[in-house]
Amino acid sequence: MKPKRDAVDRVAQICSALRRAIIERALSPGDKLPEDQLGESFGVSRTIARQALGQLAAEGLVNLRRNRIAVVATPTVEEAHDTFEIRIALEALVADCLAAAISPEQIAELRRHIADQAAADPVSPSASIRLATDFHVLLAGMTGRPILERYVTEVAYRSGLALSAYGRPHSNDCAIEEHRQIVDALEKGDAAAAAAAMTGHLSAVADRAMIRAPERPPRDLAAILAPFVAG
Amino acid sequence: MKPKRDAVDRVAQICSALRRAIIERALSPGDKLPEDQLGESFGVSRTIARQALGQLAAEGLVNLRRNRIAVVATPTVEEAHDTFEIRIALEALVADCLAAAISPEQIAELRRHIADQAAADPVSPSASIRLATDFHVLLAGMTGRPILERYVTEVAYRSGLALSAYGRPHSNDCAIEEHRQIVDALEKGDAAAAAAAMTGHLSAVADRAMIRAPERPPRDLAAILAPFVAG
DNA sequence: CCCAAGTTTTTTGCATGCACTTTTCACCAC
DNA sequence: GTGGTGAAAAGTGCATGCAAAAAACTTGGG
Repeated sequence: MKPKRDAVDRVAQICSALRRAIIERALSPGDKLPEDQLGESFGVSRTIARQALGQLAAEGLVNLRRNRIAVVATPTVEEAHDTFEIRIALEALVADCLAAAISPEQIAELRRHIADQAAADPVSPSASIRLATDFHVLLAGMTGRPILERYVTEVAYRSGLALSAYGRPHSNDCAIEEHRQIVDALEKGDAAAAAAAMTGHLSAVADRAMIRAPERPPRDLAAILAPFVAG
Repeated sequence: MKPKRDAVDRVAQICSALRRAIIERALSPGDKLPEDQLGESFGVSRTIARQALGQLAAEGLVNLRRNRIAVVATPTVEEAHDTFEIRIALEALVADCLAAAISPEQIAELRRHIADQAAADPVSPSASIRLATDFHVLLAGMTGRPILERYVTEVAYRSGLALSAYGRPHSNDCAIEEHRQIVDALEKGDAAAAAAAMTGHLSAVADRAMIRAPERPPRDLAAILAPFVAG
């Protein structure tokens, strides 16, 4: 049985893996991403790795400079604030859209997701960070509006990177309670309350985070990427 | 002096050229974009053309299917509406941001741009379409917020493609008057009026365009061909 | 020990070649 | 003519090779 190699586009696979690695903070801003190491990790040639880097650069997750090794992007503080403001505008749209049309099944799915998040191991925060981001992506997907979902997803990953650069270690429980409030408002069909809960939540995340400056120990790229290759 | 060969990334150059061609309607939804023809046109290899197509696909301007020739994207009606709603939210942000901080020089630049647009040849609409889009990009750039500028630009090009798919031939003069109103409100520093003018303008553009049914009415081949038979 | 200049190694930028898939077309039976 | 079939053409998917730039390392002088 072939490992259905090219079932999905390999470039897209590498992009997803790297995005996950970035928001889970396995990769930090400034980490180098040499094309051949990337290719080796994922079992592809540099050509493919290079295309993936190009996509991620367009999404703002990677910095490319001519003849230089690609690095995980280091957003400026201004960019971080900008990202959050755009994110608030877009996710307010999501909340507004969903309050009118969300189904009980979707509410149940959201609550299940929040339960998963609450059950995540608080010691190794990577899972809970990912789940927190996925909650927003899940909401965006429920709108059934693919473009909106796309932009919300992109800006959510960008936010994750900004938090990785400027945030404190990630505090989970408060976010969970705020997620619950959003779902509650959606369940009542109260668009204004849902949008308010959403903007309040995102503002709080931004405020809680944007304080500290980071430090970085050196690390081994192949070892970092190993868990993500399978995806 | 060399024609500054690799001054800017060649992939980015090809992307810009194709984006312009698309919003100027030199390329229409469904038009084929074979890699080697593209490469020949721009004097690069397929490798580079391919990367450019990947970028444009990520921006929603091109459709890529495995082993198939790339084509200019054909947005669905839902996508078109979605695009405009997102655009309205983002450009309202722009208006709000600029009303507080715009300089007299910037106002002058905007008025100059509107004058250029008014002077554009109404017979060949490509220039006026491009200038109308550029007005919004120019506004976004004046915020000094690169991420916001990036998303507004992207969504503006997407809108252009949607209009190319569903819009009527492009009516210019009304847009110019609406652009003037936006600048007037910005000059007064009236954020609410500016945002209202902007959302009104974009809604009007969408409404003016999206009236026509996306599906083509069934046509009588003989009737269509009749004028050509005599030839 | 520290630093500068030269040299080797690493890494990117890009074109090209080969395998494979899709499309087109010629051909033939009906 | 019509429809089907197999070969040729066109096109994509991807790895690889080579040139050039950047980074790392060596060496010699102070």
